[in-house]
Amino acid sequence: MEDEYIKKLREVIRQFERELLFQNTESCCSGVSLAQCHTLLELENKEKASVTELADSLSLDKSTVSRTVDGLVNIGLVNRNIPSDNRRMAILSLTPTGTKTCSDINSLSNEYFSENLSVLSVKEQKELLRLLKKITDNMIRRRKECQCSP
Amino acid sequence: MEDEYIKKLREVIRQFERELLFQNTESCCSGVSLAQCHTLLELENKEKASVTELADSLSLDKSTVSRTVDGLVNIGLVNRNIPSDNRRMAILSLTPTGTKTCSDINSLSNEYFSENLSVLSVKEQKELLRLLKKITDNMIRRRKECQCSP
DNA sequence: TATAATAGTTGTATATTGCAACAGTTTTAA
DNA sequence: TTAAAACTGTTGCAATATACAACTATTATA
Repeated sequence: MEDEYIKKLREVIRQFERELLFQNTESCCSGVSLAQCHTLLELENKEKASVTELADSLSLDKSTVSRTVDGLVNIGLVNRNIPSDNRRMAILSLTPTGTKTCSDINSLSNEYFSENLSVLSVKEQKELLRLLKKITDNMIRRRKECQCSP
Repeated sequence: MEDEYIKKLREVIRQFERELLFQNTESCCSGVSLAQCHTLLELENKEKASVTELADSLSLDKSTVSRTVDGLVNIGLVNRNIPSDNRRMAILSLTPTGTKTCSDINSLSNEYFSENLSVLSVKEQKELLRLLKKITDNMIRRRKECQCSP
């Protein structure tokens, strides 16, 4: 593969990242910060999760997630439930308000992407998803493989 | 466009973002932080730029860039030059060490992408670049359009 | 039962960022 | 020609995000 191609791709990716950051920051103005937004959406996907699980799928330190969740519990978007059969863990889930906030965020985001993807044909859109998924999966797989050290 | 498709795409994009963040953080360990890394690469592209120009292309506040540049000047990677015909601006450029650091970062990043893109055929790689560029350009264009307010 | 492992929290430190106020410098307008 | 406006970069301040290490409490294991 030629270096010129990779250089271009990297540049586009950097721009893409910055644009996403913009979008994230703006559509997360439904009262939650970006970190909180990501946590909420992850929790929406999983329905229930522990702090450690969330930290894992968000690739963040559990202390970071612990504090983010703290904030979300305080503003009433997340429930923290201690199961009686394992009292050291916390089972997190969305409150009704949390679910509502998620759906607000999703609406805004869907609209944003829907508008921006309209420059692509449906076929191209599908292809973009397929290709992006293929290399992202590979990135995740390779990163996890390299973590041989405990 | 179906919401289901967009939802999947958004999820893949969030994962993609996180993986990129990992890669960035790791390959930027050539002594510079992520923000410094992005600034260096942008400066490498432009060869010369003012703080305001950099802030513009990085979509950051000029105060942020000012401080980042400060750090880069301190560790000897960037030159800050005040032209005599316009003494209020600063012309920034890479020092030889800065150029070297950029090429180190580029080598690491190129290697990373080269390895991860190898799951795609050359044709697919080109298609990915094309599609990503198309929608990123659209995202940038639309964002700038919306900034009607001064 | 004593020790290991696990789950989450807290202390501390650092980085990143934006907004607002500011200080020079240059351009424009009266 | 001078006063006002615009531009360029810096600094003060505050908020957010993050990791590592130390810690507490709980559960599992040897």
